[in-house]
Amino acid sequence: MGEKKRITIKDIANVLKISPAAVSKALHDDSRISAKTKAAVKRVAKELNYQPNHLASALRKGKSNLVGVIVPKTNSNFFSSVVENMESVLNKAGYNIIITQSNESFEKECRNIDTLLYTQVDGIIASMANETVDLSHYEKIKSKGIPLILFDRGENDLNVDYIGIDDYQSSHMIVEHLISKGCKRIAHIGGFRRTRIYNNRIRGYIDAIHEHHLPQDDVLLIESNLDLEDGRIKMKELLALDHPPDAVYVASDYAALGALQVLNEQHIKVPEDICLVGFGNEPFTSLVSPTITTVSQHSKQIGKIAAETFLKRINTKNWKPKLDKNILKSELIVRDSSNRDLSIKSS
Amino acid sequence: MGEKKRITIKDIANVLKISPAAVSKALHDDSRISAKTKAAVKRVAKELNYQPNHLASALRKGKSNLVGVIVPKTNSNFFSSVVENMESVLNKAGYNIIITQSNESFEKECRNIDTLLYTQVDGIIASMANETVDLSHYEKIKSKGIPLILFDRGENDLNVDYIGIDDYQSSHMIVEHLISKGCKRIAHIGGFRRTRIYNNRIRGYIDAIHEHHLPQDDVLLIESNLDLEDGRIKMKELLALDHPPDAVYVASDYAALGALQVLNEQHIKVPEDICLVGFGNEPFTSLVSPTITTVSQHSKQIGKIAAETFLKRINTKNWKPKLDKNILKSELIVRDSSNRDLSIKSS
DNA sequence: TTGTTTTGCTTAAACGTTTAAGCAAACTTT
DNA sequence: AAAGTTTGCTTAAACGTTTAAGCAAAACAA
Repeated sequence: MGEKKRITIKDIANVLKISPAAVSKALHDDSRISAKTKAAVKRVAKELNYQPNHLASALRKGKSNLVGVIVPKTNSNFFSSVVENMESVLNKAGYNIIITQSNESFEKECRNIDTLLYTQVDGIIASMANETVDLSHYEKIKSKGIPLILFDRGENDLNVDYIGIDDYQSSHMIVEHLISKGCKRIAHIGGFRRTRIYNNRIRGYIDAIHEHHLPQDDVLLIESNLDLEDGRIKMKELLALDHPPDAVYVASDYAALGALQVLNEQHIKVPEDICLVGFGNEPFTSLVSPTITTVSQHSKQIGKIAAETFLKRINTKNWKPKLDKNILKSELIVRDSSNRDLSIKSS
Repeated sequence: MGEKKRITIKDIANVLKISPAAVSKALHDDSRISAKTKAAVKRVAKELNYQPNHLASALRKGKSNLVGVIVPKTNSNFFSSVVENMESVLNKAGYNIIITQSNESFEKECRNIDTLLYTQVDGIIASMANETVDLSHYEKIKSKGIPLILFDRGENDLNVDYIGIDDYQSSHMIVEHLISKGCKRIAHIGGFRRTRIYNNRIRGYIDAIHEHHLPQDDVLLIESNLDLEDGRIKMKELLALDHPPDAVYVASDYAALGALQVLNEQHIKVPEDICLVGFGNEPFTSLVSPTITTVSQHSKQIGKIAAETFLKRINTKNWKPKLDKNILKSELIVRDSSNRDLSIKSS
């Protein structure tokens, strides 16, 4: 039971009375090895239950075939779906992934990057924590010369490949949807402006309001950390206004759910009295009552494209400075919370 | 911009005109290196921005300081919380984790194990896919001589450390809770008996029913795959009975939510007409209306203990065959769906 | 003084692969 | 038959680290 001896290519070589180099080449189907020897090597390898030592080959070849992934939270449908699709593309190309989570903490994100670099990953695919403003640790990755690809939460200052949805356009689309449903006073519970994606959503909201000649009222535009509890708080603020809105567009499904709870508790009819739209297409949006209109971020696409971009970078030796900025179109998923029948509009 | 030369201990050695071995020892605070040399080495290491090559040291030392983790789905609150706590314990001990997901597929689980072994992980912490019945690939881990720790979804046949909650006792507790609320005809939408944890929940249900001298009616015990849709289907079956139940205990929150949707749609009052209890304490159970009574599985504890068990195994050279079977007590979280006021019981 | 211990380093081998270079034998061409 | 090419392997070095063993010099003991 004690020491299980590792089987190495040397052991295979000894059995067949050939050199370890020949074994290595046979296992890699080198053209300079005879078919007979290849067959013999593979047979013995199987017999001895040989498992290649990844560390040794990675060390020798100077690449680990590992890709580091950093997400704010695995526990979100969006990110877990992104990762799943990333993984399937990368696995097919012979890469494995190491997933780390930053928990939206800048500190943790820095440590994750150090960990990944230390583990000698061949590249990093990341979505930035909300807290992150200092980009020096990301520069560290670039200075190492390994590919860095950002998705969803990116930064334009950092000159790297990026995959995400068009937040500006999504926001614009949501506002137009609400206008089409007869809403005239549309509020936005948004994220903090310093985060690029939330800033874009705010801009999309404002521009759409202007384009359709609706009055822009500053009290209708609120910044929030977008968690469920804050959604509740901000919704209550909106309801306490002298002139409350007839539609609320919330930049995250979680906060939208909080808002919906408040509306339900106060017996305000959704969508008849107030229309509600969330963002992200979290599964629960189709489970609550009424179901919440939201925006799908194409997590599968994002994961797939991020992985493919990494592979492209790795496989093109001449590091072209031209960057991939992949902006996907999002999809509006209309559900009950905004699906107002125009003929029986109340008040 | 082209080739960034890697800094190695040799470079540091050259600068200081000492041997690489001395540098290595200095960096590890070996007692046989003078304080002066140590300081100089560390200074130069910082100046050159030296990053140790993990692959090389792992190869030489025969350990990678990586722990493989296999979960059915990262996208569940339970598993992501387990992993988060596991990670924090392991990071402190100098280990990093590689997360893989089986998506409940036996196939994928096998490939995950191969991947992890190939990556030379020092141990594997896993929760088995529902599909898994053949355990030979887990035996492969054991035969490699590296620690294997199972959590939540384990198997008694496999002689390994295990951390989970006491499903039997949890089930028992739920039934007693429902009885205390005046329920007399308690149904159970359970998982498949071949999965150990679901079998235990079924046993706990049956035994509690018997102990309290309630009639055990076979039509009230249903096996299900426990997803939301099947929860709906099974709930409808129960409602179609000649003599429907006055309480339903569902072995998963997702299926419980499906059941709740059906009850709401059919305007059956919960908890007044039927009490409902789920399992797992998924976040949405506190978000829907009415909120769902459920059981918390102590994901934090499980993650922490699993990690600590791994460290114990790694650090005790003399592989003691005595196994850790850590069975935690679960916690009943009583919410509206079962919180019936006994004085105004209907019918 | 001489012998012993401690200190502070060096040398060299090892971890398991990969791969450039080399070389004999077999085959092909002229 | 001589020269060249191809085939099929071997040798040896390398990847960057760790570590056992060795050895001078310094410090200490008698």
